[in-house]
Amino acid sequence: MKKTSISNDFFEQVWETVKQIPEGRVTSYGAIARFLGAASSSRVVGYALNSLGNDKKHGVPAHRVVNRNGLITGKFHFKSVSMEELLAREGVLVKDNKIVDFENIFWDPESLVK
DNA sequence: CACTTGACGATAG
DNA sequence: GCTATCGCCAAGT
Repeated sequence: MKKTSISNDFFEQVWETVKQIPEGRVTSYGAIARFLGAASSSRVVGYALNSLGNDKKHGVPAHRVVNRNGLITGKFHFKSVSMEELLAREGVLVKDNKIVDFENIFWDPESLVK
């Protein structure tokens, strides 16, 4: 049975959205939050990813989600893999914990409906 | 139940 | 352009 936790549903939506991020693309917490209708809850989006268990076994490429500045803030939360490595493997160049050409490879969840 | 912390964002100075 | 502060929401202590 599902509890009356409203956040549980919100978290799930965040994971689903992140899973839809195409390879070689990145997005921001605020973009996802706004897409889900929680524009002011960008922090909760990052919180949702953290609730996953800081691992990707759930299938959510959290390394593709960065802050609005294109800066990788959550790399510290990764276990043994560097986000730069994962991103570089996808074709995304990272310099000094920051996404290169972030605006160029930025992906908006709005593209799903568009 | 109150205070603090946190994978953010926007605005002000 | 960079730094400082507030706002927002949820979870942990």
